[in-house]
Amino acid sequence: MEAPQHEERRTQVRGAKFRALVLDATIARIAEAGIDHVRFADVADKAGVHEASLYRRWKTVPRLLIDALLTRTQAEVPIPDTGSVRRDLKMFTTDLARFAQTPIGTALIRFTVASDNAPDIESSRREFWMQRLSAAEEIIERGKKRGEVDPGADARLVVLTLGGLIHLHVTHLGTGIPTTLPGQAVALILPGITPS
Amino acid sequence: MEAPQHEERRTQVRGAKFRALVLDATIARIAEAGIDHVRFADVADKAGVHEASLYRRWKTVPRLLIDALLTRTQAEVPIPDTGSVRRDLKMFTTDLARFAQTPIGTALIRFTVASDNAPDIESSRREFWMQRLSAAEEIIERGKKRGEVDPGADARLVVLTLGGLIHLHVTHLGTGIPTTLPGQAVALILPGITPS
DNA sequence: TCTCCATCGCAAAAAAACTTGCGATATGAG
DNA sequence: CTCATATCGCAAGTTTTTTTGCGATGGAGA
Repeated sequence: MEAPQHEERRTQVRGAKFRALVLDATIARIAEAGIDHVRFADVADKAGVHEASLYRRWKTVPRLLIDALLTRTQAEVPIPDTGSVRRDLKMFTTDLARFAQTPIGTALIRFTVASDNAPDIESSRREFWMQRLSAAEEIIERGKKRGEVDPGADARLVVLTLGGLIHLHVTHLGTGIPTTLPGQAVALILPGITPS
Repeated sequence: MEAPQHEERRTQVRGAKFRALVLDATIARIAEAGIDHVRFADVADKAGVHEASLYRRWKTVPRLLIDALLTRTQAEVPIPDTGSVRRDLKMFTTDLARFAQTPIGTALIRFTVASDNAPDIESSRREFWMQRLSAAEEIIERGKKRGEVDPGADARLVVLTLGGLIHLHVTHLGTGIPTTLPGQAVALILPGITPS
């Protein structure tokens, strides 16, 4: 029932190829078992690699997870630019919702929340999200230039509000995010940032 | 360096008293070491109780945590009723922010997000939050009756939005929540639910 | 008060997680 | 192409976590 899920390999693999192999196996393991059930032993088996090598290279499971998630999650949520703040925000929220509901997206959200004392992991997570949030703030900034948005509006607050909503839905409601939610959320917030 | 932190007890304790002792020790342990560093061994020592008893009664650490957090966290965030939706929402958000920043509040938020496959835990967590959120929706409903809020406004959406914002702040920004945030957040949302 | 029994402490043992020494081999530098 | 070296597989060992059998006891009910 737990047959090795890798093809037999005669030669030893190491370096970049080794890393890629392990990272892919990690992502696959996250997707199939959930981020809380990823163990070095499983990943090693799936990657056709030895467990001890994982201990040596990544030292701890959280380190492996953050490495895999961050390097395998580039630009999953694009920043739209349609010329309309409403459309942009709705698209952004919709894309975010879709990604948040994939196994990897859920894992990323859950993992980002899980506290961990290792400072390097903590900073990696923070940098990751700050980067994403700052990118999304661009939607608001463009709206300001077009006169669609009140210049005094807090771009970060808007992004955090929408992001937090999706976040809560995924983590607490568990059930799927209604397709109408992004539109409703944007409609709720938009009047608060339109020029008076 | 790790001296037993409990008073010596000659007699054996069990039943409700045993449970209370362990739950208190668990809360104390969460507060002092963070929810990720709570182990049966520590809690048992602090409670002056045997580790194996914890394994038998709660089986896993997450079960103990959810039990302790839920039974020791009653009505930490009151639902205000000042006659003004703006004031009510602001007070609610402020109280939520304050609680969210206590060690127990943070633990509760973080833990609620952490995935766990045990179905009973999952449902406990969901029920807990749904109960809190539903209570907060009352603020909006009262506003509708007073004509302050558009009857078509989605009370749950409002609550989820504010809650999600605080949630995100605690989990991602790590740093303290600015005292101005609750007011800003309410100001952002209010125009979206006022009668047109 | 007395008895019964579920619950607890204790200790031993099983399982899981993590570490380490050593020989082998990719891989990159010269 | 050849060599030096860091990285990997392997297996044995160590530590931490979880389980279990058994005797003891507190507490509920007769």
